[in-house]
Amino acid sequence: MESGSFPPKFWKPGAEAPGASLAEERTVLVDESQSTPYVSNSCAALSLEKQRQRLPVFRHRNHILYLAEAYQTVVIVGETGCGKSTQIPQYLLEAGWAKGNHVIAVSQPRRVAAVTVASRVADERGAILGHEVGYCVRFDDCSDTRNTRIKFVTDGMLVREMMADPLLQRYSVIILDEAHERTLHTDMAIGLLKKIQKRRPELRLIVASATLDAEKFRDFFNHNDTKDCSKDTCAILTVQGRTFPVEIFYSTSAVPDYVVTTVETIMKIHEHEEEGDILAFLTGQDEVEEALKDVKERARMLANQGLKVHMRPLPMYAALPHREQARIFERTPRNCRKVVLATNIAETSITVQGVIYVIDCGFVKLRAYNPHTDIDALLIVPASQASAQQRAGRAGRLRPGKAYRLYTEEQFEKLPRATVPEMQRSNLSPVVLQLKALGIDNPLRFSFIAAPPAQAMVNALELLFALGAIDDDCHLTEPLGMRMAEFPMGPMFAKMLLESGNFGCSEEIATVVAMTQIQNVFLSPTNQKAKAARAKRRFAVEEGDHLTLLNVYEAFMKHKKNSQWCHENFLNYKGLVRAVAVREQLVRLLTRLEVPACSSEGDSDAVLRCIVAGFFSNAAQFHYTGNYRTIREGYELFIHPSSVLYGEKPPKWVLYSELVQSTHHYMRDISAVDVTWLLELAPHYYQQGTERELGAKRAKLLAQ
DNA sequence: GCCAACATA
Repeated sequence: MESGSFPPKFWKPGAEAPGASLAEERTVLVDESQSTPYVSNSCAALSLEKQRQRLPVFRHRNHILYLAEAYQTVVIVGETGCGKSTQIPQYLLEAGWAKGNHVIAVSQPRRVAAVTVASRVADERGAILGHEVGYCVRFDDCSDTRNTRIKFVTDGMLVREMMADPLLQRYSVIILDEAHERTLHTDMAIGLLKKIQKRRPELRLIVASATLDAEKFRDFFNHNDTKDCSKDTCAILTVQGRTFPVEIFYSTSAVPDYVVTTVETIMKIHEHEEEGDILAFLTGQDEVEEALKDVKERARMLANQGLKVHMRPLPMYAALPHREQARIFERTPRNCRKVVLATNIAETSITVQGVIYVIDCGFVKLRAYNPHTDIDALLIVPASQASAQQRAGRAGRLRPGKAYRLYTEEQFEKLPRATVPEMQRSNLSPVVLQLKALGIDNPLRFSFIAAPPAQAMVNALELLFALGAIDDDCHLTEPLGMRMAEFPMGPMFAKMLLESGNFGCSEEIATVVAMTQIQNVFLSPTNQKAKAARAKRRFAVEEGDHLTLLNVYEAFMKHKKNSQWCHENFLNYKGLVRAVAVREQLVRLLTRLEVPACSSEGDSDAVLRCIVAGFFSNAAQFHYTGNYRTIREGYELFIHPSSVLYGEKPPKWVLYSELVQSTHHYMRDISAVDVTWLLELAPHYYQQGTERELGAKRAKLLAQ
């Protein structure tokens, strides 16, 4: 079928042909970090050296090396597929940047990317992973202090490393890959690296970013205060990608219900377009399941009518059991079209092979922190232009593709150019604690590339003060505050862990904390919801979710970490394995910080009291209206339906470790507590704080 | 009756 003839009425192609001024938007590549080492058979026949030379970035090799000599910072706009992530570190190595025991670091937002790119580079160099080329991510250090010259790390790990080596002396070059994603850790690293550059002018920084942010990064890292460009310390270089064009189709009118239209568009493509898999972006699990059900139904009808080409609709989202996630990677028979209905997980984290058609609903579900209420919300908001471009690019991997946007071109023009950086929509208490530990005494004056709301900073300082991590003068306390910063989790969890020795239950608390770090412990497959709920109830205890999680962990260990047992009990096996690793790490840390290893031997009050010691500020009281109220502000809170306390006799007082606003303010991970514990364990928080005193405290924090 | 996606010696 000819391009542009689909479907005659509903869609119109964009005004300009691909390759014109909008080429940048129309021609997008897949994320190279996700690509398999050997792209096609014809490539496999080539020597590794030839393959390397064929990459678009190769033409810029000398220029890149020149810029790295001449400028402290180089911003590389590397379109996906140009080979930047794998090649630039090697160019630098070959040019001698790793001499004298120096290391070239490449930092990625995601673990998988760090590991896969590292192994690709090791392959290219004929090296064993972990020797000359290695990686270091949480729970998995595959590097060698003496021999590793190129080290791939996650952004979080890079920030962590600064705690031990504040000037990152081991490194001669740091490459921040995918910097345009603007994760919390990337933004922290950006600000911290700017500070390091002042002390270490010889350190080189390479920021790999999308077009949109290049100038922002350049201006941020340019230490030249004069108008004389020859004194610039930062330069931009653009490297074209290698890709197939993706033709964009916009809706001709506003779409009232994008789930319905997604289904219709899938069916139209399936009936009228040539073979090729479809990837549709929706915002959440519910939408994916709803659309999936409709697509399946309509596919059955078509099959009954005798349509020869079959369809295999598949869901994809993070909470999906691993076995079902894996189905999107299975090959389909020749006359069968794969249709993947996915959340944003398919935008960066997972690449579905063989996608030719992309459907973009134009929305995304984001976490947004409200600094005025101090509450996180999960909101469905319009996606950004950058996000739309990334989604469309998912169609251009195999051959020229098509992207159907379920919004008009006018609507597209009005979308924000980029997603708001995570730093500006997060609770900052972990960030502030970590910055303090890294010697940033006044986080309000930290050189953020995008400053967060001042109120968010104030809230963070207030919480840290209430937990005893900072003192009246906003200085990190010794040893408590410093120790809290060592934990790879939020300050409330850290406080709870550090107190656990005093409550005689460090064993249990380590388990509870590890378990709360796992998402989707309990699985609930769409067709076995009731069965899954019954399985969950077998672990539930009246004390609430924290002790229920403790039960699950102990049962998992009792059954020798058996995956079949998890499957039978609707438990997330991979998550539990991760909980074991998290717990081991926490126990090591507790030992180092001399918190005694001890068990409360089944005394649940000890564990609950210890939870109060960390989470006292997250308390809520049952209200006669049938839900809960926060103590200070009186917000109306609800028990999340995933809690074991949901639908049970409501305890008078509860503590929660997470509060998320969606259709209501929902508390998740809840425990029943005794109100006297609150007064006893957090008197400074519950007995002294009149509104006036608190206001004064706030003002003092703001003045810092 | 609800569950974007990542990440931390």
